[in-house]
Amino acid sequence: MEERVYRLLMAIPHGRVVTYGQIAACLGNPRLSRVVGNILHKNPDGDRYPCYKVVDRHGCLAAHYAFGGLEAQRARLEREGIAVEDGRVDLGRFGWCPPPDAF
DNA sequence: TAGATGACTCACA
DNA sequence: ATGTGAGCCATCT
Repeated sequence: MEERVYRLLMAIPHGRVVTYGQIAACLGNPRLSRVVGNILHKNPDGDRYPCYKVVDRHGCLAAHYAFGGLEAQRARLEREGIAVEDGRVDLGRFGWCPPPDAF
């Protein structure tokens, strides 16, 4: 399970973000959104996976981001060309729909 | 093995 | 629009 999340993270296209719900849905159960958050929180390899590309369903950046805070997350997102406004991103433009049957 | 936890989400006032 | 309360379920203790 955990591994599937990580693989999905690495499959996120450059310059795109995904929501917890989408990851959860891709895993087979939309209600796993919370679990997804848990896994990222306990992520042992913070610099290894693009966990900063994961936002909640409103596009809000993780409030409890563990690596450098919102600033660091925002910086990484913008570095990929993702506009971060008021602590959030425009899911309509930068959101990514994961392949439903992948992973 | 059982209980607690939470980077979520939804419904309702 | 904002705040509160309740489900959800893989991990961690």
